[in-house]
Amino acid sequence: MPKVIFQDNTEDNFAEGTVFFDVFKPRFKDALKNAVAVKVNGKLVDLRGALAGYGDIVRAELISLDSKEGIEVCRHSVAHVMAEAVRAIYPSAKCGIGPTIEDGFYYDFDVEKPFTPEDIAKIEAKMGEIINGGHAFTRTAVSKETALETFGSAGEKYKVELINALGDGEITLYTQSGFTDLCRGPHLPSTRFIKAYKITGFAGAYWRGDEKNKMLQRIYGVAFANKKELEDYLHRLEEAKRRDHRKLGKELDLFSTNEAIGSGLVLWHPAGSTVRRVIEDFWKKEHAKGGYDIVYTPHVAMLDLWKTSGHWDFYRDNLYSPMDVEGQDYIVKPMNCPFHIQIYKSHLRSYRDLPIRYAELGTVYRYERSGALHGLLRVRGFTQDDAHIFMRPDQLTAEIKSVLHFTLYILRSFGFNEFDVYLSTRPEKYVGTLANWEKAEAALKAALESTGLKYSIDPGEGVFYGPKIDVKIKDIIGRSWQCSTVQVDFNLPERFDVSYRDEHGVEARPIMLHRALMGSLERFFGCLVEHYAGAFPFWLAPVQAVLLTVTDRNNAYAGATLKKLKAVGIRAELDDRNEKLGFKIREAELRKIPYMLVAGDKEEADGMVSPRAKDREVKLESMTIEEFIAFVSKEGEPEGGEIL
RNA sequence: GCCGGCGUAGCUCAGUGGUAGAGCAGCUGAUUCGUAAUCAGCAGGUCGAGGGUUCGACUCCCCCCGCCGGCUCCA
Repeated sequence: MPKVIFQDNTEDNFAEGTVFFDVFKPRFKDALKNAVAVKVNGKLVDLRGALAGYGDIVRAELISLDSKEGIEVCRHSVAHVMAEAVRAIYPSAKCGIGPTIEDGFYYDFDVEKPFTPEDIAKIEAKMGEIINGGHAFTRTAVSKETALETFGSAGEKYKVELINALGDGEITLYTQSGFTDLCRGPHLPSTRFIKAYKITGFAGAYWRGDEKNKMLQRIYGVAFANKKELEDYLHRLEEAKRRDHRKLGKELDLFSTNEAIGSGLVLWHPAGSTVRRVIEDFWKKEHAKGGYDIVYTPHVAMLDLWKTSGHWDFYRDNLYSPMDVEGQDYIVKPMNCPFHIQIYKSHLRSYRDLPIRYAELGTVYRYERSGALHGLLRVRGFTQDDAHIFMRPDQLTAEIKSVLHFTLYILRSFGFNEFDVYLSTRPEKYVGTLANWEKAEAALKAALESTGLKYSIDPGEGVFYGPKIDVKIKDIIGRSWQCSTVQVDFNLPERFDVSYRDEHGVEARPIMLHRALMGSLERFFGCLVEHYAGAFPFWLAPVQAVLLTVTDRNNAYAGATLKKLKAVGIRAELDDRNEKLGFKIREAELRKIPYMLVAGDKEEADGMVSPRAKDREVKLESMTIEEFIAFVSKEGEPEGGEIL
């Protein structure tokens, strides 16, 4: 008789055949009402599973629907219901896989015709019917042979492929209302635990994620423990839509793309350009302080340069075709590194010169497949805030550390405070020596440790030429965007035969570091727009303050005041149109201008302005323009914190 | 690139084979106004491009371009 230790540390003995539901019943009658699974010795199993097979001492914990694990069980079960619904409507559909993902699940189907929005509505309705039926999910264990036979005879070729990939031993199947699917489980006791779900989308998806395979039809859905959470989720989606940089970019007249120009090529309008200029000025100032030399390099170069660098071989699919210049092939640059290397090589370098840090806001062009393009976040022409650091091996650790701290300082200056950090280690195919890889990985790791940030390791995800750190920034609603990257490179110094003279006068090979802090200005700007929902902080705002006259009697006074603002470098405008004040305020609010300065008869008489902060986030009394300038002066610079 | 959807005025969107519509923005005029929309009038369109079907195409078909949601990719 196994002994069961419950989550509250009480314990009791039960016969082996007892199912968990009955094990919990005497002590956890109320909790059982909302329980969807059991965690047995750390593993999730069905509530209707038996106690047998878990040893003499069994730790058992009820998993409720509203727990993280509980809702995952639910999502998986909804996926099965979806598969049942699809099969009920399209009997010839073949099922692929139906896993849970963040907030929901998807299921892939091989159907004769791709789904239409009408099909999806039908499927969702059918799911409702099934769920209302209150069907139990029942588990059966069969031999691999039986499973292959069952799915094989039903023509479920994808399931057969999945079963063949499984190890030997028994295969588990789950059935609800007559529909059986291959599944590890566990599942809900019954469909009546499905309280809130919604189909959120559908699209083609390659079988097993390989574009050589057939494209199946994928349906996405979400499920939550209750209606409220589903509504919250849908509300979050709305919020994300409201912040979409493509929508805001148009509304705030920040940037555009244009059919006549081509996909993925960005036009920066004056307002967006102003923000970019502020970013660039800040970037240049900080880099000068940080020991970087800022350089400029050409947009095209001879093809041979890219053959030497290896880009032509490795990334040819993403490079634009060569152009003929007096019989020589040139290509538009996909990278800045070869140019920086040539600058380095323009002199003989001494060990005393190192590290040498070349930074450039370098515009590069890469061919991205049309389907990959996305607003400013994925484009074909973009400006990297690139830098290449040439150093001695003994400088590696300190240099990586300083780069990483610099990165965090810059990102924090723009209001990003939460990051997801990844260390990508040696992939299967790599260049350079094992010893160098280990050294570089250790150096990256040490730098990460020194920041105190949490990070995860992506084993084997490094680039072929070296390990890297990627920093993804998290925006205000928790979505993360890859921007910063710090990469060690063992490849290019070899390929270009980069060298320096060491203290013995002997030729030595420097180590090279690539790094981008914002990644691309386009992407970073897109992230900023979404992060601030278009309401840039004062130091970044395209227009920082707008003067609003009440009547045209005030025009001269407001005009003189505008001059004072401009004289101290505040980006200010004057709205002296013959419109009502409320109208002007509304317009300034929609343009998300940080400060409105009302100049009416009263202010004019007192030599003041009446400031109104956007969204009235702070209440402000009338003040002189000099007082206002002093008031905003502290907002003129970003808050960056310390560079360590 | 692949699967699906979409493309009508500067913007947001109506318009299912028979003379292209609204609101906002724009222009003109009136209004001189106090913290998120003053009123009136006017103008604005090769309905994404090209081809086809038809007496007739914004509408149906083909092809191309662009955008959106995914898949794949992202040095």
